[in-house]
Amino acid sequence: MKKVTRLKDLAEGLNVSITTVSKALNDHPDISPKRKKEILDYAKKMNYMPNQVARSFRQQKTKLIGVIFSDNTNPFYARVIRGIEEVMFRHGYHCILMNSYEDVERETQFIDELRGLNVAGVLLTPAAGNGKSTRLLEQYDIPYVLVNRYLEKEKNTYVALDDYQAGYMAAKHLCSYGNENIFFLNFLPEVSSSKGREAGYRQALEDCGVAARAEWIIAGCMNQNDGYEAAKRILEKVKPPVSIMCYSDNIAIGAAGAVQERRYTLPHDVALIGTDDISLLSFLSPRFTTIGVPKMRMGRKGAELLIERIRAKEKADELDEESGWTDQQILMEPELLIRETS
Amino acid sequence: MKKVTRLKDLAEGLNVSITTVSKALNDHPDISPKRKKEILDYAKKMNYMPNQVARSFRQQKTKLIGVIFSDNTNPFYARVIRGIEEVMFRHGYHCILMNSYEDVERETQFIDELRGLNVAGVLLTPAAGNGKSTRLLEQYDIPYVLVNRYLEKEKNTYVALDDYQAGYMAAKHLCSYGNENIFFLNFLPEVSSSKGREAGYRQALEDCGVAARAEWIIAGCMNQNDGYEAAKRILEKVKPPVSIMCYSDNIAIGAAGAVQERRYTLPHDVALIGTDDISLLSFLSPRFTTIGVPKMRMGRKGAELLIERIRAKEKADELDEESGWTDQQILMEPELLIRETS
DNA sequence: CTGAAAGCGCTTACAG
DNA sequence: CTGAAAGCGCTTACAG
Repeated sequence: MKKVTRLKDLAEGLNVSITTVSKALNDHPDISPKRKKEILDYAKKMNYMPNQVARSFRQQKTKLIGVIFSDNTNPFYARVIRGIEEVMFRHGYHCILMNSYEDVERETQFIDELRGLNVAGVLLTPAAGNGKSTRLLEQYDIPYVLVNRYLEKEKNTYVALDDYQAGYMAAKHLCSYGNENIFFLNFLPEVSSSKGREAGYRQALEDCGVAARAEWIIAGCMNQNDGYEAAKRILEKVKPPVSIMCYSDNIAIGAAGAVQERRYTLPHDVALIGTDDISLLSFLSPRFTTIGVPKMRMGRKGAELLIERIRAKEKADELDEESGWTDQQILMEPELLIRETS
Repeated sequence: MKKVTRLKDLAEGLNVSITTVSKALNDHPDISPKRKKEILDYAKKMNYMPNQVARSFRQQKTKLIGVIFSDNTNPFYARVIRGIEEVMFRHGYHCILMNSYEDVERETQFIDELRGLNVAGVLLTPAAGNGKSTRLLEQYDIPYVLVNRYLEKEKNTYVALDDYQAGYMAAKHLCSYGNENIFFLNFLPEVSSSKGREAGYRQALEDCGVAARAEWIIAGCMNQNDGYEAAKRILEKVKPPVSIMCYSDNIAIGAAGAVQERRYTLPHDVALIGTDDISLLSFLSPRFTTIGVPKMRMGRKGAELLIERIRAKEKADELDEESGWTDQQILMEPELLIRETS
């Protein structure tokens, strides 16, 4: 049982009051420079490290941030999370990582726990596009920023992709191939990003004079295997050449597996485009054509917005008034990256 | 400024003491069942959530765990982290995610911060194999478990891969190709996993009657690009067929890129084997031959060991004696996964 | 410029 | 079985 240096120990060691030591350590103005230096030196010598739990308790606020995404293993979210961690670290915050696996129950439980932990704020992609989580956060008065998805276009603060553009670009690119069938392996249809991309896809087809067919859109693809299964079924029914647009690179990988299994070639038999620009796929042959998304920047921007929002709330709390925060909705620009699969 | 229900509010609402409410909520034995039910119901009704900061402060311990790896974006660590998060969540702990980027300074700073946060324990892969971090953890008396690397074979508690076996299996497999040159693109040579794999590699060559040459081992490969550069240089000097063993799949991907750039084919011109079994690579053609590593299990096991160790310490602290923890060293079995690149 | 004192929300040893 | 009281390590409003 080691014992840790406390403010009290420093105070006793220097024969000053705890108050004075605290002030010196916190850059409080009314303290003589000489005293201050003396105290700082001694603190360093004693390897003093303030007890953040005590401080958080006293100040009724922590430097902890809840970071809730569906799965840290997903290369897309991995990069977003890295961007968040980077910014939060720089500002003295710490990230509590939580995987929701798109499970609303789990997500709301996380939020309850985060409330207990008194976190300063939360970054999240609401699982399956549910509004329960934001309602809870609202109710608990916890600042939050949505990342990669929103619930309503004009509501809340979020940073997302311009999904309409992304879907439009991708579909337009596929149209240029002139294949009769242009499929879209979509994610959960209730989610904003799925909706946006589908809208873009439809508009692009229309602009190209192609009448979209209902069976072209296959919703509910969550991972590689779903992409594989969906593409497999497509290739059983439809003769190549065929075009396939995927909600994510993960899905596109699965689809590519089905294509290769049938001994079809990319892009000749199947013109394939993914989304996300997962780094692995730009190295390997065939290098995947995809929509580039600034994943780290999305994470960083989300983190920065959250910090702003936290500061606004802290200021408001001090003055005991309503936080003057005005929601900000930010869309990031996608980028068409034409490589080898279409 | 919402206000949160406290123990005091419950006590006042029910006209009992704070002590009684606290006991009811914490399953303390001496409390009448009737009272207890009454209090629990009321707490639920009031949506009471204990203030963990206050509780942590009082008990001088938190349910926070520091999780320090080089980069959450690395598919290998992403899976390890997922395994950790899973177990920790189930036991009521929360993970603070920190990326060290193999930077010792950054890592020691993290540990200082974690001490301030009073974390219950730390899981880490010591950056670049440094011993400074464990020394600090020791000094601060913070329970920790090393993951994927150790400092000394018989010291500390860790869960790692049987790297010797992994290196041996991979090299032995390559030997079966009979190519004259058998390269090994290694990671940082000061790290235990690099050493173990190199030893296995050397032994395998010896067992196969191949005299290892110094220039075959290229150390310091950290990422895809390093793998690419190293393989490129190899292919400039050496005529195929050639064999290349890689410390990671990430490095193997880079190497594969260099192979493809030269219009060589796998495994005909270059027999390639990676390590880690990154899921993407089992889907795409050529499907990578690799060494399978139980990444999630490694994370889970590390988390379980840490929890055990934390419990041992808590018990010891209560009794005010030394923790009876005996270090455990666990090695996980690698698995040779022969697919298409060798 | 310095310091005594209150108090953040809990748990727990102790008295009844 | 119930409750009054101390105290965890800090910060901060206040008095001097």
